[in-house]
Amino acid sequence: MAYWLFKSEPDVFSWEDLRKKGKSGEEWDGVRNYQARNNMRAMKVGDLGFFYHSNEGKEIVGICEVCAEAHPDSTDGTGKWECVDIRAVEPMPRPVTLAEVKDTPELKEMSLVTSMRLSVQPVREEEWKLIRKMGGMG
DNA sequence: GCCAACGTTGGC
DNA sequence: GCCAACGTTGGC
Repeated sequence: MAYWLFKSEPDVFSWEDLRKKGKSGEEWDGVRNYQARNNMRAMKVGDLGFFYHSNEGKEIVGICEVCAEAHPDSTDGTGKWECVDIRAVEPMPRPVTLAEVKDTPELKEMSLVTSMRLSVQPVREEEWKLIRKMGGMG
């Protein structure tokens, strides 16, 4: 079981949009970055991820689950790009903001801080547990 | 809206 | 294969 973080601009596709998609989830298409693609290739069904709102909010708002492993991106004509499908699992009782992450010494090494522009990032288990706690989850 | 960071492209 | 130019992302 691995943990990940998915970034999205809420204007374009928000946590609420993902929730509305229900159990079948949504194809995480449009990613055109090799590192992000490689992260998606490494994902397994059942892996969990944080859902982060960039630009507006700048906070982790919910937890999602990988529900289909990497497959060709249907919005790509070159055959180079792949994506997974994700679905919403549960919202964070209290969203964890980027400012809080930056203020937390244990999270200094997080990709969210060190590789700010990467849109699909790995999350360490310790980071996962701590942020869940900060977000008011047991 | 600005701009720093960083990934990608293309000329050599 | 190097590196300058360019485009994009995303925090502020």
